[in-house]
Amino acid sequence: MPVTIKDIARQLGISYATVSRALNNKYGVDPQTRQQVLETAQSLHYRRNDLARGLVKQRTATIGLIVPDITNPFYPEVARGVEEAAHEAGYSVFLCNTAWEQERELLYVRLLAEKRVEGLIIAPTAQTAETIETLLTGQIPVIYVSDTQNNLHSSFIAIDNVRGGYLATEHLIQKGYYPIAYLGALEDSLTNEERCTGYIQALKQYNFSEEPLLYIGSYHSQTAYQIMCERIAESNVPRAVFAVNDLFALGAMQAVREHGLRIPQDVAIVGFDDIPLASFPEIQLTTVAQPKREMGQLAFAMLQQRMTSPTSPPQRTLLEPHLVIRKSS
Amino acid sequence: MPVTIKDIARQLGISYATVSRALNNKYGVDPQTRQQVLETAQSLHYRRNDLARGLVKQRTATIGLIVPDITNPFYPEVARGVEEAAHEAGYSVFLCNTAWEQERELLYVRLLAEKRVEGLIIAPTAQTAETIETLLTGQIPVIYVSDTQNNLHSSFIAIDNVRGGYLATEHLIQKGYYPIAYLGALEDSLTNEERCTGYIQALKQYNFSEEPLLYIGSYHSQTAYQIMCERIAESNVPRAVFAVNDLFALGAMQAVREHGLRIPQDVAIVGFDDIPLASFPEIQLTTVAQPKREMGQLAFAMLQQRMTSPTSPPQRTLLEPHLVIRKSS
DNA sequence: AATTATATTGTAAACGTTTACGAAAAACAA
DNA sequence: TTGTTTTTCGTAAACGTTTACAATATAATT
Repeated sequence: MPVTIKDIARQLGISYATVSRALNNKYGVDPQTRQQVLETAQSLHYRRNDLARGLVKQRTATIGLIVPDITNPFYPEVARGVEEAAHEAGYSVFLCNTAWEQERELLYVRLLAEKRVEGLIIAPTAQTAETIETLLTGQIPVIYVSDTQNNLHSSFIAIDNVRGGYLATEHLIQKGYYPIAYLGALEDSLTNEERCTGYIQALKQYNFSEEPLLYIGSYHSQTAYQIMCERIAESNVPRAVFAVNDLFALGAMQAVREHGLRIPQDVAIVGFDDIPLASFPEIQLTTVAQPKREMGQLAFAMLQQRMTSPTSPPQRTLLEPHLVIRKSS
Repeated sequence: MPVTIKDIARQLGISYATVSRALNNKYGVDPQTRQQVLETAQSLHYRRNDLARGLVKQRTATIGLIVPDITNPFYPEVARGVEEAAHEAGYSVFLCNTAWEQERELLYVRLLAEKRVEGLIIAPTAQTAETIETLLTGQIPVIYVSDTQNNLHSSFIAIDNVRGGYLATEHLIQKGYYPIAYLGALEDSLTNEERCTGYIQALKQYNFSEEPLLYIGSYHSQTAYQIMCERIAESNVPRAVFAVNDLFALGAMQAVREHGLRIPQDVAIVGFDDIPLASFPEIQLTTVAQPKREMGQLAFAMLQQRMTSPTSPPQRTLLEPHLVIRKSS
């Protein structure tokens, strides 16, 4: 029912090939007919059908971006980075949210592949690269962001999570806090694992022989809060906690403060990500910063590189983390 | 280059129509051939081309969602709502960020129309419905979310912003705070205008004859902070401020606290939206709550209704706002 | 005026599906 | 057996573009 290129052609009594040429202002069409085409296109409210166009051109100028949780301020930030760079380069982006469900992540990969996106940027929920790669069989280039995927043949851009975890923990150690707990999430998230590894490394490095204190829950917004509440209830509160991300840190903060304990006098807290709120006056969360927006931009740049020359070797960028010390520690 | 339905047909020595039927498990294909088709599809890593499919079926099972700022925690929340509902109904969603630029909003509308999305949900940056409607000429149903667009023939779901502004201001008045400033953004945002109207109405209602105190800046993340800093610098601080949204309120809070003033003893603050952080212990922001997730879900439900019966009259839902009183006032 | 070069247009195939319609084959009934 | 119904499959058109190639019209050259 919508108006097509043929309607314009019919109205003007010319062939639709000419209309197509005029619309894409190609070389070799009379300026006058072009003008006419443009005008009647306007008056008929013509809107090009990108499905048809994509089909013949074998291009969609579209990429997919898959994130685990758009509600975590970290991701919108990198999303904006990606989106800006993509837009700059004439691409539009499909943004998908997996809600930390692996199954959904794979579903979206399939879906986006079927929509013929030209590239994919994924902030994975878990170690799922293997599955994704076999799913795509190299048809569509992928960049993993904020996760190394431990995978030798995939491209990624991420921060050195192990080092970040190490820095955070070292800082707490040097401040003299003890014991230090690690507040994290499901083990199948590589990010979580790595940060935890950094934590353990630091403990080892500074000769703490005791077992590391691992508080592990699901990646739900309330988990950190609940876990800390439980610990407080059983008056089993660690002197400091290093949280896998700022949202967890804030959850812990909330629990601690609601129970009348003070930060950092009673409990010190450090997070990871440096979301905008971390610097807020009454929060002042010490945290490991990530250049979120830039990571997004870079991810797109890397993807573009792989889209234009798919045979080039995978690129792997590991950024150096940077500890921002504030009042919470 | 990617494998098509014909490759499967060729390999099995059958026609590609049969392959199509098998793949879409339609009635009337031998179970055995179907099995074979499925198997070779798998082994060849076949992936259906949704461009071609959409072209012939005249359906894409895709909608567009346009928001002004994915970085403002309000929007991810409604985005999740629509995404969930859409996913439930078998639709995928294109999420686009306009960065509060009207031009970009229109660009995305065009782009999405060209991609043949079946519906559009827009959280508009301004009073742009008129333009959008003429752009789309009724080809694609649109639901405006969180903004009434003042427009008699468009569908929307929003909160009663005037009433919300009124409630917030009334609350501050009844607490005895005076003077009360309104901290808002560009005037071409209807949301902003309406909340401001509510503010003024409340002042009138309670017989404040003075001019309303309007602090207006751009929709940038730092504006609220800067405006308040200036006021403080010139020691011209209002007793209370009602901010157009929680992000602005937080910016004001930050400025106030950084200058050693206390909330609410020196300056009372109320916001709008009730983003997750508003309830945080050391923030405790009084605010006008919006059912964000639900608004998203409802928006999709409304859209679906309009997609299935495009001739039905536009739907207009105005939700009742609800004041959440916390310690900031 | 005839010839050649150039600018403009039309024809038709292609992109990868779905699907109406008819043909063939298989199953059933007589 | 033959006829009839049912199941399975193939042919071809359609979706709305782009584009190589051929055809025509126009302009330039001699």
